[in-house]
Amino acid sequence: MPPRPARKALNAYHHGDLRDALVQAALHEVELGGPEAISISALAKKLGVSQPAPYKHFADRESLLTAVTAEAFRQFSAMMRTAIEKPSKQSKLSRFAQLTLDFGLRRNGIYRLMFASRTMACAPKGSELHSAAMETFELLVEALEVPAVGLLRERSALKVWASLHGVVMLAEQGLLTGQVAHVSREELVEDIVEETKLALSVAISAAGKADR
Amino acid sequence: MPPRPARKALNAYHHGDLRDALVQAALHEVELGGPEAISISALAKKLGVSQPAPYKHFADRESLLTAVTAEAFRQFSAMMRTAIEKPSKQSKLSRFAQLTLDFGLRRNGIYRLMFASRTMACAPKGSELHSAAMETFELLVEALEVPAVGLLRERSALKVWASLHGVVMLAEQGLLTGQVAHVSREELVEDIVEETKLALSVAISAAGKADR
DNA sequence: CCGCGAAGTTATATCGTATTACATTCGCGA
DNA sequence: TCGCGAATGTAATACGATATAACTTCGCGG
Repeated sequence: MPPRPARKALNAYHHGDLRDALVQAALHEVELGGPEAISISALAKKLGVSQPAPYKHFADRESLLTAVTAEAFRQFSAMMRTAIEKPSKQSKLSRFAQLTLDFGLRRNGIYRLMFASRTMACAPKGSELHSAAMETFELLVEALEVPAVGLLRERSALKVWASLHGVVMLAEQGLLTGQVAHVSREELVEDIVEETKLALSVAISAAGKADR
Repeated sequence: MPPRPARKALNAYHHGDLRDALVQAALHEVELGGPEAISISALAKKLGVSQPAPYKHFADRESLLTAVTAEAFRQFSAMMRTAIEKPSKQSKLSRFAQLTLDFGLRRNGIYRLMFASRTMACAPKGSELHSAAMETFELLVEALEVPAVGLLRERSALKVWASLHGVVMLAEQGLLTGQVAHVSREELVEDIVEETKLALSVAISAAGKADR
């Protein structure tokens, strides 16, 4: 479902695809300075249109942020899917985890927009945004590579996600660099991954025993 | 070390303790609307002083946010210390965890200011703010109630902290309420606590064996 | 070919931050 | 106790960002 046909520039007067250009430019800004770095007027100037032009495409600043967040989730999901499906020596979960950490630190403005902004917090349950986030969660569940055991799988996925998210956030906040610098982020993440796998296998074997 | 003598109102012209009043009022605003809800001019109006008055006490908005964050850490630490030291049936770690979850959800604006804002991310390593955060971390380490085993203890503390933080953030973002609503936040947290205790005891006994 | 709607424009209102210059009051030392 | 400087407040103002209103340009379907 291509949301927009991506028209070309029509002429000097009409930009042609301002909406998409705004989202892309905003994404770039967010990457550097976080969600609060987005300024409608600055974007308009950068794209060579008048200051109120963006309001033809987005009702307000918040609305633009929502669109940018959705795009960010699409990019994130695409990256993760590629990483998961590519054969590798590492487990899917491990790749997912390390890639999340990497994304969270390198593109931390965008990460914050996705997982720590009011934009997301205010997204209603059925919204495009919420669904996009849930799709990402599904990728993680998939990366767990365990047969369908319902609640157990979901619970494990939630715990890994929470842990990962926590590590990323704390690292971004500079709270992992204190006296604990000798524990590297990557080690910590790998640790979480292994612990999760262990806990899962134990739980699964226990469930199997209960079946008999 | 009382940072300020908390003077009383002197007269109609001088407020008397505007700095502190600003911090308190700001804290209240943040609690409702998050860090971005703070407006210098709104606070000034609410406190009945002229709009530029706050700038006598804080160089800029960011500076006020920093002070507010520091105050938030003080309150948080005080609450945690009380909770930890009070005797109870539950373990210290469990109380710490559940209280963190509760704080993170009830006063989520403040929580975000403390653990997910650029204010914190930009705090230099030796700053008052960074130290305050580290003190909070020390409380968690204390709550673990394990003898000094150095790296292991720190690593465990980091993992619990990250997990807890992750759960709070994801819950705030509405990402724990989807198809996984049957797993309550409290259960999840208790699960994390138990898992941590288990992992710790295993690791400690292993370390003890290695000593022999 | 005409007119409607989408997408831009200029002009303007409003608000929040921040600075500058000025006024008032506190408190301290002569 | 007088008076002076520092602290703390005010008024006036510049600036930048959001947002709206009213007007213009252009593609497209009848």
